[in-house]
Amino acid sequence: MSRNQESKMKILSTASTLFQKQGYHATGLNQIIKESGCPKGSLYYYFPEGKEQLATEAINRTKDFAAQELRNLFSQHDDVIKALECFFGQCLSFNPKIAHDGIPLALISLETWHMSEQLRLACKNAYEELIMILREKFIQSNWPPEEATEMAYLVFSMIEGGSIFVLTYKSNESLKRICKSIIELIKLKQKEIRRKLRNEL
Amino acid sequence: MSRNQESKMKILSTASTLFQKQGYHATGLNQIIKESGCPKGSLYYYFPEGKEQLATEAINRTKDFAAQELRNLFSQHDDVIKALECFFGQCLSFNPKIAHDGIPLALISLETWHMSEQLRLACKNAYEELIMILREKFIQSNWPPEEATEMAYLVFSMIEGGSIFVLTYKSNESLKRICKSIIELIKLKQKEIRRKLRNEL
DNA sequence: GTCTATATGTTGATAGAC
DNA sequence: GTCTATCAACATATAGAC
Repeated sequence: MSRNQESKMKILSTASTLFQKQGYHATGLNQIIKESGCPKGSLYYYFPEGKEQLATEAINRTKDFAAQELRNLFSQHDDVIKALECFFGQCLSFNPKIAHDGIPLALISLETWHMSEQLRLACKNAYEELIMILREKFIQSNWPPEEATEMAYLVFSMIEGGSIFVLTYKSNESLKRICKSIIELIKLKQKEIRRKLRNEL
Repeated sequence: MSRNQESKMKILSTASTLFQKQGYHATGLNQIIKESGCPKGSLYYYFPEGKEQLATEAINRTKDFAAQELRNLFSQHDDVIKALECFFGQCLSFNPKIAHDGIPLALISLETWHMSEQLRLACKNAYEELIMILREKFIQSNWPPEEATEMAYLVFSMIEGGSIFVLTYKSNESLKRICKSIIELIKLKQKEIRRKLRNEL
């Protein structure tokens, strides 16, 4: 790989981190190039459409990274409940002071949905992919497609909402409670589903 | 009420709306005074500490407004499930294009938690008050305090997360699904709680 | 491809006349 | 209390030498 592509990757990874933590508007291009150590000229060379293009590619990068991690994590457990417990453990192991990987997209999505169709669609696309991964896991555990879809959306909305509390409270406590409740509720729901399945047989 | 206080209120209400929709960094003081119709001199007369003070008071205003509405809504139903169904109906009746009252705080909280302790605490305080209102409603419906706390956090995190989807997707569909699932899960949990209570008697 | 210098606009904030 | 003029600092973006 040429030296140029290395510069592009450096800019992109720095931008991803900063956009996730500080948001779109609070992150200046000057800060990005300064922290990446790359020359400013390179930024507009690799991202000629400027900030919006850079943010779009940063979102896609974040999505790819998260999707890969999620798939990898889920491949280690057959049962969806075990997989989610593992996933939640991962979420909770992050220190709120340094990591905010729980909400890689919430902030930039809330900031930009009304002003940039390009960024909104990038976020939407990212959410859809991540949710589908979880949905597939429910289906693998014999959940009916309809219930799998519903629960996947539910779990993701709780993670997003719970992550907001983590940062606002600067504490993991509420997310811990939330994850515990989710697992409990999923188990309740799974019992109901299996009972229904037995009755249908 | 003097004319001055009227100017202050006008600035504050305009600021609240803009901060909620566009966020903290995307909303300039110039835009606020322009849309409020008030003179710029008034802004620094009433909010001498500038943007941060204005945002803090805007958050508190939003919190008071939301808390009052929630209390009013909940007072109309004795049962917490009926109350929540009514609340969700209210949430879903908002058009995503014009209203974003579902997430009055998520955006500004995610934007500012790491850079302003004053704003973070204002958001935290707001969340706590709203969650306690819901918790009280669960307790009124004979939920044990521990379970009431857990479920209140859970419901709010789902609403926050679900609202992110509403805006990102520009559609109510996912929030509808989420609300439906929440109600269903609460009913399941309530059955379990009542069974436990009967066993203890 | 890299880097500097700069153009152009907007931000939050202030000073001072009225 | 109101309003104007203005500040310095920041933003995104560009032009052109090397």
